[in-house]
Amino acid sequence: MIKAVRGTRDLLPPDTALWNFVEAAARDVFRAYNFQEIRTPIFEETQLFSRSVGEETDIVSKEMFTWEDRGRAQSDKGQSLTLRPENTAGVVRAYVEHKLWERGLNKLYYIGPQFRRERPQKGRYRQFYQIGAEVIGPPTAGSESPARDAEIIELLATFLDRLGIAGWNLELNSVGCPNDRASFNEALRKALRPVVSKMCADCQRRAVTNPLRVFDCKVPEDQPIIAKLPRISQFLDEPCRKHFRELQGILNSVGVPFAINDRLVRGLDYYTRTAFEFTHGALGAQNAVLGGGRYDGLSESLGGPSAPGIGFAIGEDRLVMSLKESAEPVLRRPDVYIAPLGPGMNREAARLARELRRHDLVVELGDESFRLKKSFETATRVGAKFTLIVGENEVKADSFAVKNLETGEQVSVRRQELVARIQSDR
RNA sequence: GUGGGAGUAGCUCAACUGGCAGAGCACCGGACUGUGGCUCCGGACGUUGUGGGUUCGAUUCCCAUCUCCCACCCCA
Repeated sequence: MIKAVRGTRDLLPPDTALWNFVEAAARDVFRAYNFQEIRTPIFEETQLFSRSVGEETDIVSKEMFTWEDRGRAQSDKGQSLTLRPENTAGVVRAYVEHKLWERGLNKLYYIGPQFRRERPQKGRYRQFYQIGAEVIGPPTAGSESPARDAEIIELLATFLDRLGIAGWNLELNSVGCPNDRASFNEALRKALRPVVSKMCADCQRRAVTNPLRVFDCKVPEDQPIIAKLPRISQFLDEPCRKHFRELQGILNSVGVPFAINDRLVRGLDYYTRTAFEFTHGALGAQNAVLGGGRYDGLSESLGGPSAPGIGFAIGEDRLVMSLKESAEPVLRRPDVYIAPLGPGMNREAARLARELRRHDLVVELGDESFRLKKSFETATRVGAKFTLIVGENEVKADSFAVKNLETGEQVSVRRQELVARIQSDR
């Protein structure tokens, strides 16, 4: 048997109703904040990701689905293509390519699948779905302002509250400018040198490859050492400090609760200044339901103009998972089950079904070969509110038996009154 | 990529130390030829994840492999 490949899955009813509910809520919220939708290709040139996300990151170094496309001519070397592992790079590429600043498009959102070749786990799939948004634009448009950061974060709080997701936590940090990060990295390496030999194997490796990640260590014995290490907050220059202070001021003003976590570091190279993460308890080890941050230099590194930006990505799979704890998906049940009874009745039933559906009623249609008992059983099973019997008697009298399956009450309704009658009792 | 657990009917799960693969729910039919839910009776249900091996005989033991779950790594 052919099965869905490792790390991918089918989303089936009734779950798809929940997914649609989440996406509809997201679109509603985006509209209120005047974001517009963008859809970028599902694969891009590999270079886009290695240059923006970062050559040394786990995503680029070992988690991308990459292949070489065939060249046009036999002799051509094909180009290297990659299924997108995240969507910010694609959006910024489109921003630069189409000069979107000239059209005043600076608030964009997307909903769609992303791909990473990781070991699957609960809440982690190789094809996963993200809902994300980006605010990006020339500095003169205010895109650098902490007001944009605050607006994005407040939007997210609104969205989660609206979905009825209780118990989320917001963690906030600033990772500074590239300069700050460089001097911090230097200081961190220096501080680690004398103590690193006493730390766990993972940390020894991190100290070499990516010192920032030492802060993620969960080994208890290492914690006293980590506590004494320098913090990024000590290395922020004055503009970055001010930016971070102002962001906190606005969040306090609008009443979005947060906690400063000066160990929060984002994995991707392009992040600057604001970094944040919303977590939810019910998700096990993969507790981050969404993350985001600022990327002031990304446009330039992709050959575009200066265009500071901030964005986020919601892990839709994880969001739906935590939503499932509280809400069961609700499918719309059929209003009417039409039971054609006897030879030739399919024709009449089809006409009636068409008529009812035109009036926005949900109709399930049986078959003239079914015995009436079977029709009623089916009507009950699919959850129809009414059964409409279409038999020879009804057609002759032009008046149809309509039975309310919840009350058991049955009446005879003339053809002209069917729609009105069913709509009013629905 | 590393370590651990699990795969048996559509679903949830049984099957002693290696001895005829089962139950509940769901599904189909009948009791009831134009009336559902409740009840009763009957039916179909299977490559025991896959491929090898040991054995008279393997769901059970061994090897390989695939998938899921848990943790690590990392992230949404």
